[in-house]
Amino acid sequence: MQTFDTVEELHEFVELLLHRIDQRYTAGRRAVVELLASSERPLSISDIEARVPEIPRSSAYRHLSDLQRAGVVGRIAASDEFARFEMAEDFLHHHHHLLCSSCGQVIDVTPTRAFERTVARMVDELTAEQGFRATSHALDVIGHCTNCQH
Amino acid sequence: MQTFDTVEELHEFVELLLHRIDQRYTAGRRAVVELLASSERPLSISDIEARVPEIPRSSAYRHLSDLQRAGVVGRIAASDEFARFEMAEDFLHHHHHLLCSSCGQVIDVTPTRAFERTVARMVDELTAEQGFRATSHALDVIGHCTNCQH
DNA sequence: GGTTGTAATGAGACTCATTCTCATTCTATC
DNA sequence: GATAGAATGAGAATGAGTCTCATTACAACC
Repeated sequence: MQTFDTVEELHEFVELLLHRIDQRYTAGRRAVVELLASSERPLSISDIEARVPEIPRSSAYRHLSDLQRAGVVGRIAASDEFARFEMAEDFLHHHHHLLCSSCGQVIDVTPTRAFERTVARMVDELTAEQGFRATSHALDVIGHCTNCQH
Repeated sequence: MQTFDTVEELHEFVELLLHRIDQRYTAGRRAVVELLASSERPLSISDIEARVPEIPRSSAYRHLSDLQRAGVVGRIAASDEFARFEMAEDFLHHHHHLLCSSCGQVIDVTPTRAFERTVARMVDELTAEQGFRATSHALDVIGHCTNCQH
């Protein structure tokens, strides 16, 4: 995992990752990265549009998919119909998601070290006999967030 | 979890669940249930269309969503853009998914009892401090299936 | 075994998140 | 600052999934 003391260090690393796939780090992409990096939770396209209205929808989608190709951003399928975007795990603590099935909100939760050791062991156990080669895992908890427990 | 000695017992239980939400168990719905119940893995709409071509797309979607409302069928978001459908957990052993990021295939894996006890404990741990009320969880392992490890 | 009210179905139109196109604008490099 | 290639914006196109509505099946009653 990467940690950054300043926003500039973050941008430098993003730029490196983009350069690796022959992409420039332009103002629009910067704006998207800055928004995602400063957000507590994964954002949908309309979240992004609301907070950075000067970026058109089609560009936002393209930026997100370029950043995803570069390994800067990750896309997650929530329980509603909208995709959410967040910084890739290299930029964040490894974490899991709580999906609210009432409002669609996605909440990040960071597991303890011990927790993750257990998950890793369990993933091995699950994949071993299938000859499946795991690259990552996602533990999603579905339920109702505080606001949605009437 | 329910277990069924005969297909008829399965159909009876499905019928009960549909009746609870004032729905009939018609031939089209039966065909969808029979297909899903006999499938090793979650199916996409095009899988379903390929195997039961006499059911039109719009009806298949409606059957699936009615069956989902009744608690007979579950919908899962795979790593590609297509939703997959499988029998709800009441009809299957509780299980998790291996998602192949090359071909999109979804493989079911059944965890051991001990495994699930651990997951349950971990889910509690994750949700406790958020005031989140968990109703279910999904542990997805992303990677490459045997066929896709060039 | 006909009638009648209601639910389910099929065909196709529609929606809307996402992707594509292409003309224009930016940017790196000389 | 000229040039070539890359990035962008606006809007068109795509396509999974949903909705509509006319038709068909079904259950309950006579």
